[in-house]
Amino acid sequence: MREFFRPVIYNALCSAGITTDKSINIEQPADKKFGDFSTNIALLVAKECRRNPRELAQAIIEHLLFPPDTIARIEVAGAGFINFYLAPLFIMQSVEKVLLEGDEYGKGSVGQGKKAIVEYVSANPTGPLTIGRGRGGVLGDCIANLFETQGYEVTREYYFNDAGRQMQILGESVQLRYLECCGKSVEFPANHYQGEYIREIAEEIYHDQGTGFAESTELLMFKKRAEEIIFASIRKTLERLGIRHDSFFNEHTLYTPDEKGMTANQSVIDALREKGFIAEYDGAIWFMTTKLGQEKDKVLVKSSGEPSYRLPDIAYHITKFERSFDMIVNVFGADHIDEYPDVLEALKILDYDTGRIKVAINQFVTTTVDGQTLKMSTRKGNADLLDDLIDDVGADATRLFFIMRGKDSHLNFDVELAKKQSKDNPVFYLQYAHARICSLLRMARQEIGFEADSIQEQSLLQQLNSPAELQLGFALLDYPDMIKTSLRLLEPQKMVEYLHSLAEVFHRFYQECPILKAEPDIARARLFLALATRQVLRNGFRILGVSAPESM
RNA sequence: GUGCCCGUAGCUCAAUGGAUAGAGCAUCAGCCUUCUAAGCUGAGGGUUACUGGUUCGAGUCCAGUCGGGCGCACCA
Repeated sequence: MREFFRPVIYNALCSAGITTDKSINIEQPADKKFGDFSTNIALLVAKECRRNPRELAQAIIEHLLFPPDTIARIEVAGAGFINFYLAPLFIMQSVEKVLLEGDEYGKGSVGQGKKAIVEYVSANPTGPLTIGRGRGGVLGDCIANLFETQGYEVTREYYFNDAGRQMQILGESVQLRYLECCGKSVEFPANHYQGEYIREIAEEIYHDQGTGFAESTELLMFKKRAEEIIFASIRKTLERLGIRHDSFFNEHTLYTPDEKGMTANQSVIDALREKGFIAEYDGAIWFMTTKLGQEKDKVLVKSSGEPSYRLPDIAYHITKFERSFDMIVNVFGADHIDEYPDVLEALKILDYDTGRIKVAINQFVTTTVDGQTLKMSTRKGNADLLDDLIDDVGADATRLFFIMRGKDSHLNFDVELAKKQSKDNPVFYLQYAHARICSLLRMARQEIGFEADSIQEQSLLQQLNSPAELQLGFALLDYPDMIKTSLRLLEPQKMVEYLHSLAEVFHRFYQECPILKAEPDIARARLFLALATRQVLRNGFRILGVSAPESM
């Protein structure tokens, strides 16, 4: 809708002889008495034109040329705002468009022919997914969905590492528990994985193998087995939330030589060396971030000869460029906040276009049960598990709660609230609106023989003009802009808020406007309005990955 | 100590630099012989942590102060 205004205003500026490099800003006033849309362009250019803003606004208005029957009223208000009021007919014609486009309504084409990669979850297979990971998972999934709505070809990627020290400790942890199963007494170090799941894996191995490995120092079998079991459990948990990845990228491939005997990691070092950003001292290889104003250099290759995580991370991102993605999105938790600036710096030095990279960082989650807050903890056995949460509140509530706050805010997950089957629970509020419409449509078919697909009758919508009807129509027309905003900010929360307000406006319409009892043409028109509302709810739910129940 | 995030109604949170800072919950008062009351209407509730600055205009941007969270390894 905003794109509807911009060219018209731009042309008016030209006609009025105003030249500016300021971008034309279209906003929705918080208060409807200031119009459906407004622009502050007169205020912005007043200074450089040395003219009074209101007078300038008046001059612009005189040159505005909108298509007929679209704008009902234009006025200058306040300090120099130009306010636009949409024509009721235009709003209702937009509702027809919703019905016409159906599942496609709200989609855009800026991403047509472009490739995007969204990397999210990326947990190493050292344990079951925690609640904190869940937030990033849902966030990433929704962001990927948003990109798809704009025509991007999206790859959902999971980056993981099954080598490294943590996996070593995992293997040892399982081995020790296994020895316990074999009846040996062992000392279990505090820095090993304490979780109950380790014991379960050990028991499984004991069940299959008996005491066959009791005397062996062989660690690989324990590691492999643990990895398999844990990865399967992670994928199962994600599946429960409707999260699936197209691609699993194993960090290990970056250590594997190509046909010329070169590893991706080594190429990064060579390239950085050529740019003069590599130093060698203390037996290690360093990325000279001190040249970039940082306090310390960063280790790329440890004195043991193993790369630190930073090096493969850079190499990994280079593969994203080499795989020719136009848009590169990384989703991760606040605990990795210090990680990506170095990667970006390195990529910049190597002349990659880091403008394509977007990073979405989500803050942590605390869960509250009965008003008590349980803090998420890391490697201890008491980490709260995503699976338990899903068991407790269901997949829909889990998904929606994770994204109903801004990603920069700490999330307070009220488990009691998420379980409630009442209006306090935002999940039910949204889904109820959908179910209510479904029920209404069922009733309409029965009582007055309403058929949803009788397209020739949809123009009946144009006779609707009460405030509640227009408010609902306007909300529907606003949907495509909401998707764009949500995507631009990488913030699915905007969609949640929008859908909540749409549900609210619908409930008001439902309350104020009798439908089945209205005279036949009005009844049909209102049913089409309800039908369009259901369509937008569905489209929005699909982006958020929340189900749309037919009845509740 | 330092980097990043946050501080808005009693609680949980909104507000692309715009007009009188908004929702939900909770509290109080109304609306079901009528399409799902899992709903709707209304009321009360605020020095946007604090102090300065930038400008036509600041909750929003900048500087500083105070509070909370997360990082700050030759772990990932």
